[in-house]
This record gives sequence, structure tokens and C-alpha cells, in this order.
Amino acid sequence: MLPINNPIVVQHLLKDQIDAISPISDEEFAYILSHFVVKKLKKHAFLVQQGDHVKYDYFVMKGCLKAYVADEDTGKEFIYQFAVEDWWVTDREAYFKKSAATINVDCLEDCEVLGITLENREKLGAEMWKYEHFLSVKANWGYNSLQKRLQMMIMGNAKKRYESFIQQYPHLYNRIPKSFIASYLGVSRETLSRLYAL
Amino acid sequence: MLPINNPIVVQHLLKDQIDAISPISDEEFAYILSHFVVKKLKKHAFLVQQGDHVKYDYFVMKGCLKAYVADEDTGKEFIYQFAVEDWWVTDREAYFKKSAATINVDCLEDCEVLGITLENREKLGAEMWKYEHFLSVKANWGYNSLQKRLQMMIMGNAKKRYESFIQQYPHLYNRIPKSFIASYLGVSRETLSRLYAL
DNA sequence: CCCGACGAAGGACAATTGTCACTTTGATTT
DNA sequence: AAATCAAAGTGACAATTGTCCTTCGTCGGG
Repeated sequence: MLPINNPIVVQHLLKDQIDAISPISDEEFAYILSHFVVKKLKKHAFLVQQGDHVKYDYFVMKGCLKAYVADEDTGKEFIYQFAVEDWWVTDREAYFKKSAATINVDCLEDCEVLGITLENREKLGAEMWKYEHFLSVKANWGYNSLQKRLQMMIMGNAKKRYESFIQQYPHLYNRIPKSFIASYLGVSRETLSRLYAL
Repeated sequence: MLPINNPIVVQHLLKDQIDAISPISDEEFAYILSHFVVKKLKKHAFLVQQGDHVKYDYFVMKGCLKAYVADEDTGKEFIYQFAVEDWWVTDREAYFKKSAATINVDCLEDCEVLGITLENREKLGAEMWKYEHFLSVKANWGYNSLQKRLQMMIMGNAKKRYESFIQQYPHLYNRIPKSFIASYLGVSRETLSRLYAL
């Protein structure tokens, strides 16, 4: 049994994620959290828009977003990442270089995210060894997932890519419109539709 | 005019690369360099082989290599990165996680590379702020180039990918066999051949 | 000097995928 | 309840790309 005066442990996705890499106290987490801003967005709202100055790196608390590049010639979208609870998303290059965004990020559902500026990120990294470590592990995760994604795109045809997606993200399949999944897999909506008819 | 006793500045690709990010003295560079091992490899030799323990991250001094995954079913190769002078290459995930390599890296030409273990990498990072900074910038470069690569693969057909490759790596086009470039672009050798006939 | 290995080009045909048009379904709005 | 709209499935056809095969030229070793 918990002691009567046990302080309430507030469940927090971000704390859990950091904890899994380098365990921190509630006080430390509260300090970290104070460097983030909360943003609530409606479905279809933009988190990052092409040409914007990208002030924040975002951690997703609730909802689902897509990051994509828009082909101006054809008007088509090419989704290169989905982000759901527990994921991070931003235009990484623009964020670090303080350059204009080349990608868009928008909400597929009502969303709630935490944003941190580059300045606060570096401040926390310099102040807390544990956070610095967390960042470097997180950077590796990002790299590895990009590499997996690239491998999926290079290796084989539409069906293989589809199967690989299902295997890697079973929970996204019934959450995201098929047309967006098709864009993520680099095939037309119709082709995707025919794949799982088999 | 240079003073008569000016010490000879040894030209070194790696020093130049570090210098461009955080300038270091010759002494500092000599110290850094002492943490690397030199490897010389003949054409066709493997630098990393699937299943290996990946001990080093490699900086290419001379030569040209390809990093690829082999599809066991079809026996085909999918090249996801070329590496020439001034580039880094390894199986990044395996290197950091100390897991078995899932990719192969082999030499398209006789090569000369510098290798650094994860232990030495971390030692240098901890000892020298400048090197730590260099590593983090380098990590971002790697991420950004992967992202560009992914965008290239997602957006559009074989011709667009080909044009994008030519634009980004004009010097690689006449150095690397077309069949490998085709593999990098995710098309058959024949299709690539037909593209620049137009 | 010839031979074999390799890289490259291209023809013929098959397989894959994209495009367009139409239909159905279910959710949302009025 | 009717109207509207977004999402998804499907058929027909066209465009793209892969596969298989043959030919050609270059380079280096015997």
C-alpha cells in the first residue's frame, strides 16, 4: 500500500520518455518542463508551415500530425513522417540552422504539443548532464528511424513497403486515412487500396 | 612572406573538416588523430560486413565506398550511401548500440580510412569541448543529408531522382559505375540508361 | 596479340503502378 | 430527414519500369 501522504505522481509522457533514458526526479522534470510551452491545435491547423521561421522542436502529447513536402508543380504532398503521442516533430534542419522551413507539419486530429526553443534546449543541455545525454540518445533514435524509413523506400515494391509499414506501425493503420498512408509509402491511393485486397 | 622557421602545416582532410566547424591547433589535432587507426583496403574489400561487430566509425581519406543492404531473397543490393574523400561511413546503429551490422560497406576503389572506436570518440568528446561540438554538428549533417536523400526518393519518378542526383553529386557521376548509381536511385540499370538518353 | 571480364546501350516484352471515372458508404451539417 | 462531403473501393486504360537477351567497346593479364 502507498503511504497516505505519498505525493501524487503526475503521469507525464515526456517524463516517462526521459526516465527511460536517464532517470530524473519530479523536481528535475518540473524544471525541464518549465522550459517548454504548451500549444493546443485544432484538426487541420499548421504547426510548421513552409517559409516559416521554426522556433520550436515539438513533443506530441496528444493527437496525430503529418510532416510533408509539397510539390509546387503538381500540387501533391509527400509525407515523410507521421507523429503521434510520444514522438517529436519539427523541421529539424530549419530549427537548428534558424533558416526558413522547407516542410509543413499539420494536424490530422486535434493536438496538444510541447514546444522548446533552441535556446532553452541548449540551456538545459548545458545545465543538466542527464538532459544532454537524453538529447544525444534521442538524436540517434531519430537518425535510426530515418534510416529504417529510407531502407523501406529503397527495398522493393509497393507491397513490400506496405507490409513493412503494417508491421512497424500497426496502430497507425486504423488511425490515419489511407490516402495519407499511400503518400507515406510513395504510391497512389488506388494502388494501396488494391494491395490489401489480396 | 612566411617566416623562415614557420612549421610545416601538414595538410589533412580531417583537420580541415574539424577546423571548418571549430578551429583547432596542430597540437590538438595531433592529439585527436592519435585516437584513430589507419586502415588501407583494396578494391572489393569489406569495411563492414553484415553480422559483424562494428568497432569503428570511419572517415574516408582516399577512395570510394558503398554502403548497402543485401536482400537475401532476391540477392540484390540496395545502396543507401556512397562515401568518398571527406565523408564518414559506418553502420551507425550497430556502432552505437554495439549490435551486429545489418549493412555492408565495401570499397569501389583502393581506399584509405581512419577509424575511431566508440570509446575513443566518447573520451575525446568528454576531454575536448571543441570535439564534442564538432560531433554534434556532424551528427546534424548526417541527419540532414539522410533527410534530403529520403525526400529525393519519395518525390517523383526515376528521372527526377536522377536529375537530383546529378545536381547534388556531379563528381560522383563519372566515378561510380552506372549500375551502382541505379541501385542508389532505386531503379534498374536499364531504366537509368534510358534516362540520360533523353 | 588474343582472350576474358566488365561496364554499358538498347530492343522486345511483361509486370507494376498511375490516372481517370464512377460508385458506395458513412459521417456531418443544415 | 435531406443534403453534403470526405474516404475508400473498383474497372479500364495508359505510362512507367523491370526483366531478359544480345551487342559493343575497353582494359588488363597471359
